[in-house]
Amino acid sequence: MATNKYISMSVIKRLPRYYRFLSNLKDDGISRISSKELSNRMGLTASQIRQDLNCFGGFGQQGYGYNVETLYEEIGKILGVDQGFKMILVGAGNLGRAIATHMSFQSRGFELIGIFDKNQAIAGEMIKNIPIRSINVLDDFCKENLPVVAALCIPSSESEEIVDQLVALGIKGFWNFTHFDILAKYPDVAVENVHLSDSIMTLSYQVMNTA
Amino acid sequence: MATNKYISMSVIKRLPRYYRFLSNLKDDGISRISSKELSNRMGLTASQIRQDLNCFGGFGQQGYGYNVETLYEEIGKILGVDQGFKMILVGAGNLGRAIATHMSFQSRGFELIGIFDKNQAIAGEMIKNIPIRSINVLDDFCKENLPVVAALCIPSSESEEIVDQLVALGIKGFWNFTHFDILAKYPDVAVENVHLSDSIMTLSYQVMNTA
DNA sequence: ATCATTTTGGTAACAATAGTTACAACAAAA
DNA sequence: TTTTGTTGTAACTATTGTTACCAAAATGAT
Repeated sequence: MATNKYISMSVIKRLPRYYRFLSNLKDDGISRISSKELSNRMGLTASQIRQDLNCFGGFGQQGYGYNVETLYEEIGKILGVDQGFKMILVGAGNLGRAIATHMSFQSRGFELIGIFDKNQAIAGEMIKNIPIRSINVLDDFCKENLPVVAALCIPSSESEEIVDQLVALGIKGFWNFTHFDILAKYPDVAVENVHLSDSIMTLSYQVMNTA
Repeated sequence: MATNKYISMSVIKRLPRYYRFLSNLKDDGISRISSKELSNRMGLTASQIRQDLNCFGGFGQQGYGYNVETLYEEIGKILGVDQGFKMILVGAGNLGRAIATHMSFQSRGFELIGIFDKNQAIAGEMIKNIPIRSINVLDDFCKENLPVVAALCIPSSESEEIVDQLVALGIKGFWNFTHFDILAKYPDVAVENVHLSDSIMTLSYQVMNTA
């Protein structure tokens, strides 16, 4: 049990994948699994799995392996799927709407409580039982409802201003779909980037350079 | 000039970001930049920039720096933004539609030539001047038009079957938005994963554990 | 023009991080 | 018991990133 030490981002990034595989194992009615068997299924080394899990405590048992249900729940706790962080979404264009409707926020630790767009014409439209609000009421809404996290699906040009505004309103994390890089300007704000354009360009490189 | 040596994925993943910053510099009318100045703007070390760029050749000049326009074009070539790889999109739900309408495929090295969905009811609908086709005609379409890359926006449960089918049809790369992990089953097929659920869970962890 | 000075990229040596191999300790099964 | 299976962890290796330095080019003074 070594909960206080620093955990590298490499480890954190692997946790959701473990969580996913454990969920599948559960669905398949498998109640125990060894690091070796899991490593076969996931395509990585058994040792890495053991080392990753040991960052958070000894969840396994020698000669037995890991209890699927327990491990699933433990990783869920580590990732905070039970936190229900209040989230707002800014930008209700194609991508914003898709994110709002497509994602299962609740099972990932979030609760979507508001959607905002600068386009007055679409204000009032409902997405997943949440009305699109004008960006003009963002301030008031945040002061009243205290969201913790914001998903950004707006053009890059508007990003910096909105980020400043939201940080001032107490936002502690961004799910950033814009091209804008939220830099170390705000050291105690978490940022998770989803740069789709970067991703597709990486694919292009890979296609060119794969045997 | 060392073009033949292996380039690590860490370097490749940074290239689109360089490309983005260089594009901004160009727009701002800046024609030359030193690794030091660029490192300031990007929040990384000057040395890393020089080392990264040197993987592909000596684009800079001592005492001068890098020519923005030239470097932009060179990185573009490395990433293959001029390749125009034929791409199809499978799954025209919320996410698939958003990807199709939101992304600028052309400027990233791709050309979207077909959209497919298993739902017969939406067949014929147009997205970006491309008709949604039934998944039943996927085989014929691919044999005739020879797409190279496929974007997957379908449920995980259907992924494995579709992947097998597409690989058999000659697809060399996947832009994978599903939960399904395309494993090393096909070693000469490139895969770029966009696991949105994994991403949002990572954010949850970060929000909990950021000072 | 020329020469010293400053700037800067390229590269090698070094350091830090991440991942693998190896094994002792323990639990389960026979 | 003894044997087998499996974890947790230490030692080792590989990869990635940083520091340090040299040579080339630009700049500025004479």
